[in-house]
Amino acid sequence: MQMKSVIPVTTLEIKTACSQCNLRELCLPFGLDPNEVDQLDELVGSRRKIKRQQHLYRSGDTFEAIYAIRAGSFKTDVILEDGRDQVTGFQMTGEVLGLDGISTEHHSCNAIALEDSEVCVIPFGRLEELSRQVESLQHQFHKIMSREIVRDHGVMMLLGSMRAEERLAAFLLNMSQRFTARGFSPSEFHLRMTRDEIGSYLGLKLETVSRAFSRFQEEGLVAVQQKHIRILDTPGLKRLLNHHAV
Amino acid sequence: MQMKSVIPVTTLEIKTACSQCNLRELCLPFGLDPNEVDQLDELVGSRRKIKRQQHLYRSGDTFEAIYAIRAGSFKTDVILEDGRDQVTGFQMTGEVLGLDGISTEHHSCNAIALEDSEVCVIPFGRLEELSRQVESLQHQFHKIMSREIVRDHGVMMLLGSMRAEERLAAFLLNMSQRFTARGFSPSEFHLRMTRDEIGSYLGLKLETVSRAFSRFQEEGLVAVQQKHIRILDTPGLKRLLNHHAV
DNA sequence: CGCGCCTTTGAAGGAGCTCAATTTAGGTGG
DNA sequence: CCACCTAAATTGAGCTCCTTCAAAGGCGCG
Repeated sequence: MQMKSVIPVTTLEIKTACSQCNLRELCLPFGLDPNEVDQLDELVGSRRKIKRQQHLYRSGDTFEAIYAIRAGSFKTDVILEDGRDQVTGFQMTGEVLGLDGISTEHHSCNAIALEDSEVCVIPFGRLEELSRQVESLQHQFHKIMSREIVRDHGVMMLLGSMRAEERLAAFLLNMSQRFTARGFSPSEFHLRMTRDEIGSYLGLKLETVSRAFSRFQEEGLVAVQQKHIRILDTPGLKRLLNHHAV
Repeated sequence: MQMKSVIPVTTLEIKTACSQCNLRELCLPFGLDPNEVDQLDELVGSRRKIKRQQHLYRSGDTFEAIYAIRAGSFKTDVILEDGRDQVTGFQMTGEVLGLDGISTEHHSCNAIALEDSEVCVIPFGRLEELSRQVESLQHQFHKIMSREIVRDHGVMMLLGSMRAEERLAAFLLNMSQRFTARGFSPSEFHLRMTRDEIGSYLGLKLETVSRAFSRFQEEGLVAVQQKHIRILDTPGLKRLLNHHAV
């Protein structure tokens, strides 16, 4: 970051403040008035860059902070003693990582960058302190935790009662929606994760994921070129999900 | 409840207060000092009895309160438009229901009593208010939400990377542990849910669950008589989980 | 340009599902 | 209190979807 030396520190700090962050509608500052956002700014102690494939935290690490993704993306996974692992989620900009650590004061999963990324470090003690003073922050934080629970239920539904192609369709529609919320194209995007990681997340083997992609392509639902995805028939994908009448 | 008419009302109310509740170590009051528990008591507006098979809340209901289970047990499930449903959890005494509703102000799943049950109604607005004043309550509430997230990750692991018998073994060990925490026998208990509900939770068909139970019985791991379970070989069940070397 | 990693595709096998019949338990009313 | 009735559980047989094993092709990076 050579810029750092030529740009005045103040400018740089304003650029990275919550109040100036274009992710604030997706992140912790949502619903706060400008004055409150300034308070939150002070709380966000530091930022941390994580290179691709590196851990933001590991299962077992003592929990000290939660993290808001400023740039890049992550996966979280749980690893069993026998080596099996399960990807529990993919996180994009504006989303919050580390909530799993609150319950035991230790993280219970690994968070790994899928690309070079940057997070805002939010010391948890201070977040609790500030949410005792700022009602809207407290409420937004609770909403974020609750959203995580609802999301997890969706994944359980997916893993527990959908077939392979339905799972992948749901995954693609979910990615599309999240890219859209970030101002990107709903129909064309670049997946940061491998087929193996998608498979782990969806409870499928990588070959099954690959075959499902090929099938979607044959049927004209999507155009797939490795990690580059173009959705050609969104209604078609949605139909795949609900058409499984009992 | 014939006692109700002969015991003075005051006594009865003390009996149902958080401070007198033998579930407080498992529930929201955990970690609070006596004075703080009294404040929580005032917050717990009312109690509600739910008969077997009845809904505590439904998906879509506006969210107003969370619920602590005083007696009985529940399941939560998500239902897709095409009729498929997924049980997302079973809840026992001292556990909290309704956290899914915070994110959108509407519940996103159904909570159904598995037996005649009773819950403490905790109006959420007032809980947020009180947790702004009582640090330990705030922290305990955050831990409870986080625990739910961690639990869900465990279920995702189960659904995504375990085979049928491993899932059932994990389920039985989990039930055993939760019964133990409530002062019941670790090895002998009565399941409140049907094979179909267990199957939905574990991402299996009821026949598969039944067959796995029979298999465990043949192998001397458990004694099964319908819903009554006696665990004969806990280490054996645990071995089933981790012995799946890659 | 070559090497490693990721992806694709094929063929065979198996775990769990579907369909179906039987048994058992629990609740209800005579 | 017993007979009936319905819901839940068990068990069997065949089938399906996904996995496993294997090989080849493609992309990106040093």
